[in-house]
Amino acid sequence: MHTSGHSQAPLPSQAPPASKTESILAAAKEAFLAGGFGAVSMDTIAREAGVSKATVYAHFAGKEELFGAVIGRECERRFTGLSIGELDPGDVRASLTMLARRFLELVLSPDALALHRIILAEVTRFPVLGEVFWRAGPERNLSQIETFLQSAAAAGTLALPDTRLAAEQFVGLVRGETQLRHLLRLEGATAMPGIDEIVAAAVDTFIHAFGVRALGRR
Amino acid sequence: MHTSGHSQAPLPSQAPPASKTESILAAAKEAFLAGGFGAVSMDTIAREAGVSKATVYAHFAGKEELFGAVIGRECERRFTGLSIGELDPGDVRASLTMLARRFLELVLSPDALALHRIILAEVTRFPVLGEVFWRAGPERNLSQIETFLQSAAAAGTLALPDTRLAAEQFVGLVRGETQLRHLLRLEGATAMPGIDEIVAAAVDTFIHAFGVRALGRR
DNA sequence: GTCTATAATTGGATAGAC
DNA sequence: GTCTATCCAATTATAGAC
Repeated sequence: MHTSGHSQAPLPSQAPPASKTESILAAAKEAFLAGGFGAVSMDTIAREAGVSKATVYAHFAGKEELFGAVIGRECERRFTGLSIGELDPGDVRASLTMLARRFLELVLSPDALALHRIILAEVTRFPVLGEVFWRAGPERNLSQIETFLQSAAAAGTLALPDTRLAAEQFVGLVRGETQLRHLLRLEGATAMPGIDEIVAAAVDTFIHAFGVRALGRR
Repeated sequence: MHTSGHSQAPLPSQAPPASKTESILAAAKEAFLAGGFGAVSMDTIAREAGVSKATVYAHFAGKEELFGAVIGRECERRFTGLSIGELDPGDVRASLTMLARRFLELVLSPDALALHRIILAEVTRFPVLGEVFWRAGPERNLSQIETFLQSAAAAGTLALPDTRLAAEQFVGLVRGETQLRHLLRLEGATAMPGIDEIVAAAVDTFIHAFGVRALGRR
């Protein structure tokens, strides 16, 4: 049942020769995101990572530190590589549609839903998680949307008295109760209204409210 | 330290002579809403309720049943006694303001935030909670809003192609990221923008998007 | 660093007296 | 129905060999 007894043969049979730390973090991520903090044991994590429990404690001081490392990592990994340079302030509808679609696809992804659930669940015990998540996700998203709205306002294609407020309203308009239905795992939540329809309707409403005359009609 | 040794003297010293069942449910509610399912022990609940652990098990089959009873009870207790008969389809702004204000005050209340957190946390382990919560809260709220929107559309004060969709957009518009900031317990979340400002802005945007000509300007 | 084996504590649930 | 005292399983964390 053992792989070697004479030397540390680095034979990469099939599993990637990732470091033990990476194996532990990967196993912990999957377990925590699936079951939360309390429902997961260090034994499970060690077994899934293919190491002994003592090894886990050699890399992380305890369960709480491991949990914090996993969550902080996931928060950072979420909103990376998302640039908005390709947006055209002249084509408001296309730009808003892209922003809305990207937002909705992100928050409805299984990993994001699981992360959302677990952070809300543990923010009382680990208050720092709230700040970490907010800064890594919603705050960055709002900033990007507001940046576009400012350029559109400057270009005269949108009439916005308060771009920060408008960005929040846009996010809320797109989200509606869709994210909540998915967070609650309601049956048929994935089939109810398609992402395309929700996005199109939200963009339409936003443009009706803030678009200049020429854009108000589609 | 004991109250009696010779007979069950029913002296109501100070604590209300509520039934043991009520004491247990009250203690369990406070503990579960504060710490979630995993972080609370039956010992704690029994101690806070002022009874022995065996008594808890005499009233509830186990921890999971007690948890389900507490959560189901809270879900039902939330949206009771809320009628919308006093809304005037002719005064759209006043009616929407009242609906929005009621919604926001409800979802930002400490109990509602705690309930929201714990249900999302445990919906994976107890899938029925998602359905129970949705039906008791968001679904009823959407229905009430849609009912008003239909009357307003019939009165010709709002131009709505899809009242159900419009109701969802209205809820999202009011919520924005405010509820999330409170769920994450971000410092200063309570002071950021006041409820009145958020409500007024959301109603304004909604009327700009869907109001008939005479109502479009404020 | 990594493993096996184990210590030490906690927590869900129950037995039996009253 | 209620209590005290206890059982038993699971869990976090560590000791000691290699």
